[in-house]
Amino acid sequence: MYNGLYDPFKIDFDSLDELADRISQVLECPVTIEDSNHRLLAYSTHDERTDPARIATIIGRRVPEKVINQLWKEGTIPALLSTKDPIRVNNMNEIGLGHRVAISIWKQEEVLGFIWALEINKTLTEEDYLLLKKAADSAKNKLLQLQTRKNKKEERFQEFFWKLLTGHLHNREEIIKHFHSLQIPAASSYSLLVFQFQQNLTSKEEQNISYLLKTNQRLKILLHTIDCNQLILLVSADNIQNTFDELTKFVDLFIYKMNIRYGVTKITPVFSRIYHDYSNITKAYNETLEVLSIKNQFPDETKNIYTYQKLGIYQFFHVLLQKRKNDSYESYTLKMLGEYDEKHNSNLLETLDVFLTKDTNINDAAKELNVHANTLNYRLKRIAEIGDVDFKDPNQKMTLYIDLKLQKYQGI
Amino acid sequence: MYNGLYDPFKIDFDSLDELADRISQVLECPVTIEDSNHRLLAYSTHDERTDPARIATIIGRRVPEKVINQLWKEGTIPALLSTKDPIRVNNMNEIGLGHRVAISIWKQEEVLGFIWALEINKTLTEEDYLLLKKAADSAKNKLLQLQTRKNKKEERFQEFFWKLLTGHLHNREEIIKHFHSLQIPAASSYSLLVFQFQQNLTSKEEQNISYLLKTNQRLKILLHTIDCNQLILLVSADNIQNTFDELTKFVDLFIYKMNIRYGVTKITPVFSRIYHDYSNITKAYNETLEVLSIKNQFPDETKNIYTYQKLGIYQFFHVLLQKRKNDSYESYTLKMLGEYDEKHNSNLLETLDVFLTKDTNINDAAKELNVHANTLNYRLKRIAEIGDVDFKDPNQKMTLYIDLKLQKYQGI
DNA sequence: TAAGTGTTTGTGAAAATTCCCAAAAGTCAC
DNA sequence: GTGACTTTTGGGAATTTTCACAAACACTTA
Repeated sequence: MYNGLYDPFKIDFDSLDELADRISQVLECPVTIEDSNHRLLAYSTHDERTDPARIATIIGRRVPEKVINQLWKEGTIPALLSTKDPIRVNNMNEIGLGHRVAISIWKQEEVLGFIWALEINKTLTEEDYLLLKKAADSAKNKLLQLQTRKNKKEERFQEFFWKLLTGHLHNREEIIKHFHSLQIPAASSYSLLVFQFQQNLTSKEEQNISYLLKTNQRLKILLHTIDCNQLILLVSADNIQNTFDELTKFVDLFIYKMNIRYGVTKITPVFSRIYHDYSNITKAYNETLEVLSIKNQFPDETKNIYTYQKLGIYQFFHVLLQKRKNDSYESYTLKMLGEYDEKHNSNLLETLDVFLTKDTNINDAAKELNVHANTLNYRLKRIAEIGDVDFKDPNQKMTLYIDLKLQKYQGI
Repeated sequence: MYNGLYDPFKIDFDSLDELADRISQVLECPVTIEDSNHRLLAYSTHDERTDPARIATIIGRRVPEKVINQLWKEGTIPALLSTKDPIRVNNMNEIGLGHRVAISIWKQEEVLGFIWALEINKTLTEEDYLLLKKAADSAKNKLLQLQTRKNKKEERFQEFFWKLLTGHLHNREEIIKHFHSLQIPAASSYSLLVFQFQQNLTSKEEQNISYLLKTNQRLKILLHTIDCNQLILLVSADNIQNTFDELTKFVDLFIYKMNIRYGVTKITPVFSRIYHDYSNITKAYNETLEVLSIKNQFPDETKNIYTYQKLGIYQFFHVLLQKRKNDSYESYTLKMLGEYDEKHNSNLLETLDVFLTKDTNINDAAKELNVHANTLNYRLKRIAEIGDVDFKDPNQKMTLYIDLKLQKYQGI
């Protein structure tokens, strides 16, 4: 039998597949090796016994997203990321996962990948655990080689993406050629996504993000890069029926996972409309940046808005402010209400704002303001008197709404 | 006794007052002479008997407006303007008018003024009527002299006003000096009014307008002029509490009278805000022209709006259209609804327009559309489905409203 | 301190709106 | 024409909104 000193993996393997077979042979069970993003790197073939999760992984060349999600929720992956010891996972029939043991492959403080051993006929012993640790150590070098190769490719991706974003590549065919040479399937329609974070992203966060993006199977992410506190994605929109909904779901999920898994909050997402021509990518980028800029100015009002189309009235914010300043216009109503508030320590302006924002629904607005509906009614009557407002006139209401929002962010 | 051949007024009078006294002497009753705008020109003094209307006329140096209005309604003035014969007016106690006889003074086909003879103790005979006609003839020359003097003054007014409007006079003190030299009381605050007519104004219409303005006693009109189909007024805003309301009443009344008295309809009125500095008069003029321009583009929507302040959202029309074109933006909702309308011969777009214009009031909108309220409800449900609209979201509603109006006048 | 004004909240009745259902009419493809 | 579908209309119940009134409280001014 093997002991702590003897290492059956201390040979030079030509490929990871060879190592996988060797581990499988030693431990007498099927083995798969994944990279840190749960992409399949190698799997043993000596043994035909397996389970549905493993089949799906091999077929798709990656671990299915629902399996990853489950392993996160249930604590396996967090455990693998925090210890160098093997972790046991029990049956999870709902996702087709049989008993297995996993171990992470480390390079200093970084996880490079995972080895999975399925316990089909046999339950691994403490001794097997030791062997697994040695196997992981042995896999390390092969993974490092892969990673440096990947990093070089990554650099070329980055350069290409930034050339696209900044409009340094005009010619359509040239762009397509670039896609091909980087072996990215050039989608015929795409959207640009930007996530704005609170602070500039650390390399640790970059890794986490990269992990989330790689393990995502909802959308095809063609390119991604990071710029200070912004994560920028180029996403394929091909073969998606309801692109808007899909993108919305994706960003919501991304934000949710960043929070749940890594505790990162306050991420502002935006995405462009669907473009078909890659020479428009700068336009798409500017579109997302404009939406971000407006969302930064009206965070509350545009909380649930991710696209330019949905900004509605806030699309006009800049030109409206410009016009108002040119005209040196002052809303009579807001002036009068402001003076009244000042004088009587009241808050008619806020009342009006909430009332209009709540679509002139008295109950909703009263709830928001924490007052009785009759109180709100009374205030509205006063507002109508003091500010000479007719709440039956949509033009007046719209103008007030706009002027209120303008005033709010005019720095007055 | 006098006969048809003898003319007691065939003497040279130094002044109209002398003529008035002479008529009074011959007819044995108090006499007043007015110009065509009912401004007092002369009155007899030999006789002290009189009635309240005459006293008021003499004190105010013009016939009170309510008397003029009554004489129009009751037919006296229209009669005087259509015949050269004397007209009898019976007692009208409610306006303090006793029995009297009036005759108009003619120069060819134009009325220059009126002579009024009060029947205090005596009723005028047919013979007296003949004498009155001779008196009117005699007054003609004196009135003509006055008129040419007035015309010259009028020309100086016109020139001054146009210099002001076009910004040829910058210096404030210089402007005030001009006002003084033309003997116009320079008000410390003013508004500029413009009435736009359907067609270019004929000289007959100009006369009518001039008459209406001169007989108006509601507002002090400092200057007025006509430019093609526009009547432009400079109005004093001094000593008026509620200027906006007063100006509104004035324009409504003016339009009403132009219709009732002269059958002129389709007059579009606008007026500027209150300015205090006469060097801003060009600004005021441009303001009115901009309002006119927008009113011409949105006649229905701005039917009851006369000022820039009240234009509300329509103030932004131009910049919004510009922005939409720059963005080459297309509203998803309007596009979908338009396609549906096209395909199914329906009118969801119109439905939506009316619904939003009627402040999302189902009953009002249904009435306007001549459909049952439930029909409208059904259509709104369809609109929400087809166009992906949430009628609880004020931002969406405002954006739709704006895009609808923009589309309407974009020539699409 | 008292009177007066402005504000908030509760109550309940009147008015309106929303909503559901069913019938009828119109439209379209086959 | 037939059948499936959409659209319009009406009735009436359920629900919500509106409105008037009263009591209580805060704040100001004489």
